[in-house]
Formats: sequence, structure tokens, C-alpha cells
Amino acid sequence: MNKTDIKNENNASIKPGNFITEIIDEDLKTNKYGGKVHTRFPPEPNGYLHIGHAKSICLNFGLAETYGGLCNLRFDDTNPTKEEVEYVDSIIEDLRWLGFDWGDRLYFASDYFEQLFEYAVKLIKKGKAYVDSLTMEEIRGYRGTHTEPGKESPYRNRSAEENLSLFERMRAGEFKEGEHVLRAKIDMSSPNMNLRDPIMYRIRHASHHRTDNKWCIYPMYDWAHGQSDSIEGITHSICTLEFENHRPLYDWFLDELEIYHPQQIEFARLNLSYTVMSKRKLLQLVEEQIVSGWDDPRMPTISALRRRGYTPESIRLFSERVGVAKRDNMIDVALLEHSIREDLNKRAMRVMAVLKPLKVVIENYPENQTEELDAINNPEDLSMGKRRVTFSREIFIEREDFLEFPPKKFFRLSPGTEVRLRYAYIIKCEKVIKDNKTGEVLELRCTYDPATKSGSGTSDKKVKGTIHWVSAVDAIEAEVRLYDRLFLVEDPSYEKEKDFMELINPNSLEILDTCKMEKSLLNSKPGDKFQFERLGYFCVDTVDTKEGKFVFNRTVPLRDTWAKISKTS
RNA sequence: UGCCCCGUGGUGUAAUUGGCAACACGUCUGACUCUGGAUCAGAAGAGUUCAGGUUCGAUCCCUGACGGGGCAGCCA
Repeated sequence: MNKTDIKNENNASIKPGNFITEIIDEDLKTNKYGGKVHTRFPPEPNGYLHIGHAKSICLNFGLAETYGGLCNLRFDDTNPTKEEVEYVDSIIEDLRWLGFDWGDRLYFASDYFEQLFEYAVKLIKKGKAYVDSLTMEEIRGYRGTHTEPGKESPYRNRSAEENLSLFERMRAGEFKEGEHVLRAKIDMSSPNMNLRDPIMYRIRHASHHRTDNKWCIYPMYDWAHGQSDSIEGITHSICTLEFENHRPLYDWFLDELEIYHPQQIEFARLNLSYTVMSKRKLLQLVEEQIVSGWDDPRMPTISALRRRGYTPESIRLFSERVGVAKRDNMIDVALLEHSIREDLNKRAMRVMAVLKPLKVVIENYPENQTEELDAINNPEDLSMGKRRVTFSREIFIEREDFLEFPPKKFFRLSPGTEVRLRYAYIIKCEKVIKDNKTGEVLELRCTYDPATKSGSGTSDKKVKGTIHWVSAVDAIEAEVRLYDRLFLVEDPSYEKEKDFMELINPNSLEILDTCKMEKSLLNSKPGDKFQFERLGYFCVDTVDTKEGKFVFNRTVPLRDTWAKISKTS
């Protein structure tokens, strides 16, 4: 099966091809792997997954799905000093949440430690690997530079017997960390640094999250990765560009071992504007408490996006849209935002909430009277039905929806003008009550036109604006958190002069704790998503929402044409 | 200074493998609207980094320059 066949079978699900599908199509045509496509996603459990990983996940699992193959989940857990179970748990949770399934193919590189050891013995016997006893500093010195070739270690020509014995003793724990390493014997003058006798094993007297204290020698990435791919029968081992120079080494090991040989293919990792993607930097943000944790909604991690209200569908859609290629890229965060708006527009229940309330008293509306008005849950999907909202003499409107001295094209409320209250009546602003000292607007006095009740058809009065509101009699109070980009510049890592920590947006979080919401929200549960009409998409926070205290996260604001107009004029 | 990879509208990705560049996001108009949302209609914006070469014809092939990225962890 190739791209063309997929098109024929289902026109609706054609995915754009890329250089990787081209390679696979070619391999299928030449029957390189017996018609098989088998990929893997190989995270190191040393941090949380982020949106860049999502691209890789969608690519690997997506390719398997597209070609009717399989994709394994394999933890690349070869460095016990940096890896933790907390991370493997979070990674599995995120992958499941994104909607991917690896069946019973959950693997760990540490599962292969014994096999890897045997492979190493094979190379030693073949004279292709040796135990080096230089210090770390000496090894660095012997490696040479980009322009000068390296020098061979004096230990390079130990006999196979001596190497074997030393390697066994390394495993047995007879040496201290740093005393010896196992190296591949390749070429100290190779222009490719990775081929200058790369280290295969180092001694670490550390307990591993899976193998505990069974091992005190641990394989390096290059030694573990290709062989793990081989053991699992991976056909296309897809990784990011920085491993391109490692491919000759990947191939060398497999060729010398004479075992099944998958092919490594490199693509450009995802970069998102106004954020950072390196795990080291994200960890720093967490440790220095710039954010509340890996799942702080401002983070680009999967857990943060989930908490912020992103859906798995929107992230998968985004991952499709960013494409796959080899050139460095910087994806506009607007594309991510577009993806979630598009998804939520179709599915999110609409509701009214006032973030920065301004009290309005409707003077000609009877005291103690209330009425229930029909409101549509989602104009994009009428099957979602209707709900009732309470209308009363006292309501709250958004402070921003009133301007005492309105500029041109301001369609909202101002002294003497009329505006429609969504699903209710048209009101007119009669009086502005202000604080004598500060001049702050405290309250509005309005009148309503009973003939303009929503849906009654008893008035053909037209107004330019419609605003949202919440009745004061049964409004529920809630906290709302508004998020903005975490960094002030598009590419915080690009700035040469400044450290990325100096480029943090000091206003990336705004907490509003006097928000008023319609009573229907009382039934909402953590994780529920809504569109607050005219404001944006919000979700009930899963961490800080407690019995009797609602906390909402703004996932993304609605497109705001007025903001653009008012900004430019 | 060495090696490897990459250069297509503001951003990202395409171009049936050599037939004068398409799609998405963004931007800007207009229509519609009881969300200044959504939707609909439309517009602007690249001659494919540059210079040679091959060819009837080059985004695509070749050469060179320029630009960007990666590589000197006992990290992955």
C-alpha cells in the first residue's frame, strides 16, 4: 500500500505526503522490509513530553497507522542519573490521552541490557571495541577538534582477552566511576566526531528505575539505540536532525554486528514561537518556580496544554498541519491557537460569564422579579439544546463593554445609547454612577425595553451591539486565570546577548477573582470546556478547583476584531 | 579552519519527479450575524538565496558563492 492507494480508498483522509512517506513508498515498492512498516517512539524519561514530542508521536504512530504497520513505545532509559519513574508515568499518560495505542509493545532499552552486553562482547572479540583507561579529561584531549584529527589512546591495542576480562570486571563492579569505559574502535581521525572511537559503556554506580542495582555499567545512546531498533524489528527509525551525524555510527554498529538493520531517518524538530522547547530549559522554569510545575498552563508540555483546555484532537490536527521536512522551522503559535478554536467552536457549550464585572441596575424592571430566558447551548450544533438563564433587575456586564466616552465604531454601551443583552432585552444607559474622588465608574443605571425580549418578535428595533451579562441574583463567583505567551520574543533561544530567562513575559498570568458566571456552570466538573460568549474558550481547572471554589483557565481567547480596530485607531 | 544537513510569500508545507508556483495559518476588504465569534465571498503577498551551466524549457539536475543549522558529554 502506498500513498496513492490510500487516496483511492478514502479520499477524506488523505494526508499530505512528505519526504519520509516518499522513502517508505520507495521501500515498499522495492520490498526492502518485506512490505512492513514498523516505527517507534523512543522518549527518554527525564522530563515531560511537550508539543514538539507530539509532532514526533503523531508522525511515528501516524505513519504506522497509514501504512497498516505498528509503532512501539520504547523508553530510552540508559542514564539512571537523570531518569525517574515519575517521567515514565507522565509520558504514558500523555500518550494515552493523545489517543495512541501501542498494544503490548511497551519496551525499555533497559530490557535489552543483557543482549547489549553480549553484542559488546562480540565486538570486543572481533577487535572492534576496547576498554580505555584514560580519564575523562584525557579522552577529551585525545579526541581532537573539528579541524585537528584525534590521537589514538595508548590502551587502544589491548588484546581481546584483556579487553574481555576488563569489561567483565567493569560489569562486576570492580572499578570506580570513570576508571574505564568501553569504546568502539573506529577511526580517531574521522572528520565525523562520532566516529572517533565513541564510548559505548560508562561505569555508573547508580540504581536504575527498572533494573535497580543489577548493573553498574550503562550503554550510551548510540550504542543502545540502533541495537534496540534492530531487536524490535523497526523498519524506519525516525529521529530529529541533530542525530544526522550519528547515522554513520548507527550503521557501523549494525554492520559490524551483522544483525538486522533498520534505517534512521532524520526530520526537523518543531519550534513554536514565544516559547522554549528544550527539556533542560523547561526543567529550569519548573525548578526556579517561574511556573507552578510541568503542567502549568503556560508551558508547552502536553500535560500543560491538557490542563489549559486543549483537546487531543486539536493537538493531532496541529501536528498534521505543521508538516514534516528537514529545514529548521518556527511555527507561529497562532496555528496552534487556530487548531484549538476550530475544534472547540464545534463542540464547546456556550455560556455567559463576566470577567471584570460592572453592576447594572435596570430601573424600570420590577424589584424582586426574575424570569428565565432561553439560551442556545451551541449555535454550531443545535442538537446540544438550550438552557435557561436568569434575568433580574440587577445584572453584571463586562467593564470593557461600557465606555463613558466612546470612540467611533464602538458598538457597546455608553451614556444614552442602547445595546442588546444577549438572549434578553435591549437596554439603554441612563445614568453613570461614579466615585467622586477617583472618577471610577461604580454602577450603571439603565432602562430596558420590554418589547425587545429575545425571540418574541414584538419589536423590530435594531442595535449595533450585543453584550453578555450575568444576573446578580444567582451568579456564581469564580476565579479565572488568563494566560499570555511565556516569553516576550518569538525565539527566546535565538537571542545571543540575553539568556532566555531574561526574556520571560512578566505578565503571562493574570488572575481575576471576582468573576461572575451564570448558574448553569454550577454543575460543571474539572476539565469541562466552555466558550464564554464573546470572550474565549475556558475550562475548569483540574488542579485548583475545589468544592465551592471554581477556577477556570482561559484556553484561548476568541478572535477579537474590535481589539484590532481600537488598537490601530 | 574540518565534516554533515538545509535555503520556495510574514510563517509552515506542496508542486504529478524537468512543463512558468498550490494549500494552510496570518494579514486586509466586503457580506451576514442577538457572540465585533463562527460562516461566506474576495484581495494583497513569492517568480523559488545569488551567479553560472545542462536543456526547447529548471523550484526540481550540475558547479560555485552566500546565508542558516548541527557536531569536540563518560547526555539523549
